[in-house]
Amino acid sequence: MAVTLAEVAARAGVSPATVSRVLNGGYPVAGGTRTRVEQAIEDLGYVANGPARALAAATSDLVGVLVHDVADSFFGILAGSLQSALAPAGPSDARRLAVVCNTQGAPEAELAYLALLEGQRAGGVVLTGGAAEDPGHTAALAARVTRMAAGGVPVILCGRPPLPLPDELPVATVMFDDRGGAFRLAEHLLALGHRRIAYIAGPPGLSTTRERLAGHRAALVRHDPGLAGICAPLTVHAGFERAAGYDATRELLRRGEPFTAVAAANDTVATGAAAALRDAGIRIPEEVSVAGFDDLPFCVDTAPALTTVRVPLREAGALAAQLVTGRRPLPPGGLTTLPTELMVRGSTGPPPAGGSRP
Amino acid sequence: MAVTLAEVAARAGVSPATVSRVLNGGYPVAGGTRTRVEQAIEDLGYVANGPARALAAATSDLVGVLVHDVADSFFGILAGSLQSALAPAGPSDARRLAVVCNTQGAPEAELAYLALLEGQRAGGVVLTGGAAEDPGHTAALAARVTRMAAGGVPVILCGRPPLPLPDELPVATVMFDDRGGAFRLAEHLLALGHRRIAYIAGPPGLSTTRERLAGHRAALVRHDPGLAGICAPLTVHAGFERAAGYDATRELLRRGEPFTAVAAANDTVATGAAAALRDAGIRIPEEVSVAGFDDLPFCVDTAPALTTVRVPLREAGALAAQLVTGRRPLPPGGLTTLPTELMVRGSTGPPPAGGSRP
DNA sequence: CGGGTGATAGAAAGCGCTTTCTGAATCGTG
DNA sequence: CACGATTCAGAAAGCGCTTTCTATCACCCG
Repeated sequence: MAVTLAEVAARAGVSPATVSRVLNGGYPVAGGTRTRVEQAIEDLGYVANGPARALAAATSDLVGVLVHDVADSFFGILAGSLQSALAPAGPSDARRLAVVCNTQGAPEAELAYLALLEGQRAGGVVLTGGAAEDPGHTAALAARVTRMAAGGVPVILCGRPPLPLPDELPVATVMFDDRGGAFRLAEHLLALGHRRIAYIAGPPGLSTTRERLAGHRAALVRHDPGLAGICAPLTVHAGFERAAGYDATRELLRRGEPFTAVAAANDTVATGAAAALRDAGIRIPEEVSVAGFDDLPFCVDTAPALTTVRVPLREAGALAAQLVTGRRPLPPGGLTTLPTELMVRGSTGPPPAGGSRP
Repeated sequence: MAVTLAEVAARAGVSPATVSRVLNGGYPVAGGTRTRVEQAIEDLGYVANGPARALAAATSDLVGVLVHDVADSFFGILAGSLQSALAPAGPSDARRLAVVCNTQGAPEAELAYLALLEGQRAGGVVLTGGAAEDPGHTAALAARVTRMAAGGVPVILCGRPPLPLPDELPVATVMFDDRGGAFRLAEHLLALGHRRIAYIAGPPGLSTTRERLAGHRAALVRHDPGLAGICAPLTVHAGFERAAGYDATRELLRRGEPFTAVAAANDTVATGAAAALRDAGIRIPEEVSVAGFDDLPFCVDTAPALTTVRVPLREAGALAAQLVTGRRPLPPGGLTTLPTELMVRGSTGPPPAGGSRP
């Protein structure tokens, strides 16, 4: 059917071993021989049989990418830049393939896909998205990651905290400074004069949720130790979807506790919050300021444009790709924290002079 | 290292062949034996070695998904629902893995990734996104697809026209009624009273561009045969990014040809157009109406909410997954056209009474 | 000028599965 | 009750690579 390595070898007048060696390098092959083999490969249009190679080498060209859901822009951008960075010189010289798996953040799904990827002898794995902070899951995940990494498979944790693992393993973590971003965002709101700041946090038990909330609270406390207490009843947990932000905001409104600003766990939730406020006849930012997190592309086009915290997703994806392919050495200590940046736009402004409306 | 099939066989007291048969079915295995094997698999936590299986069976569990760019919501949603639908009963029983490849719509990239996927013995391929309508590329693509399909690999074309291929091949096409959608959108604008309608088309030579433009024009012509001529100077081609829409609109404005509405090739371009209009001090929709295409999630949150045409991306992804896995038989004729739906929102309204502003 | 010493290339043994091809029971039936 | 038909399980031959291990040259130095 397809051209095999043996055919290439025959045409070049060498042994299969030699062809394998020019293909994989790491072994001396004389210039003339190499040229002849390359010519034969070219002539025959040889493309390696991935499974055969993976079986023999016990490692494949597959790179597993676990995301909550690629349909979500956050993960789409991350996965997209990662995939593109896997073939830095363009698709024509691509070799590693990205296997993307939607886990919805569910621990069992992560474990299941990791098992599958291990079965596929994936040459690397990138785990993205906030992690469930459940000891049982963390242990199970750590065990699985240890196994894979011990087998020489690089594992990159991206946007989630490091796992408790032995140091020598090829595991690296790329984090976002979520805490710092949330801190600066809250500072921004405080500087504008807001004191009753509602916060729509992500699902409880998720690392991202905790980090962002922690940064937010830290800023409140720093400004005024009593503020966190005042704002506590204005803090709710919700999912990461727009509808969750909408519902959470309605709930907040229903409670009757006044607030002049609402910060959300991410941009999507923030748009839901903004919609709920609008539907309640509340003007943004004149009556209530709204802020998101992530700086997804749509933020500049909402009405008004959303103040948010930029998370360097493209950079993270590209970095993860370099780390997982070994094109960039794993940093000592294994942890890289990427900076986040406050993006002030139209959805935040000073609180109304006459007091809060809701 | 990992548990092998032979170990499972030993534990169950059967031959490897038998284990393979209970794993793959299609061959009678007595109830008792099957139970014993399943128990052994469970006990040992056996996970099949993908490459070995793929090598022996000459087909892998990989499904190639070619997209222009997963970072783009259009493709992210398509790929996301496709990936999720690959494991209908949840990730724990997933078997097929989605390999997503960003091609940027480039013909060479599509060919390169297809070669790679063929080398990986992919068990199916889904080609999404508008296709370059270049005869050379179409022929090369058709050749490659024929080869793969002839080898029993289902190929699904999604959102692009069918390829000229023999009928018996396992190839199916899932199209969107782009033309109909564009037609109805233009009708909507015409019904509102617009006559000078600008159109920011996609890149020339792309099937999607042609279809949408054709539908748009057909509506103009149907309404008034002279209208297409009037609007011709108001039609420009641009890329699919927001910036392209912004620039194209500025260019349109600079030309001085008045218009009261602008329809864009997609939502992203439309937001760029809207931004350019806003920056020029033009009110939407009071002075100029704006419409997009695709109905990406952010459409409801722009200012004003974007009138657009809904493209059933999730449905298409799920359908493609079913077709490519053989869970749903390929339709006779191979072509399925999914309906599109006009979504009227705030960005379109009647043209200004006093004539057009630009 | 002979035996180390590198530098290259080939032979061959798998990697862990699938899948014929056989073989041995078990069954139904005249 | 004997014989072919049927059902189930095992033996073994690969699938197309990688990778030791081995073999062959050329050299080079004493």
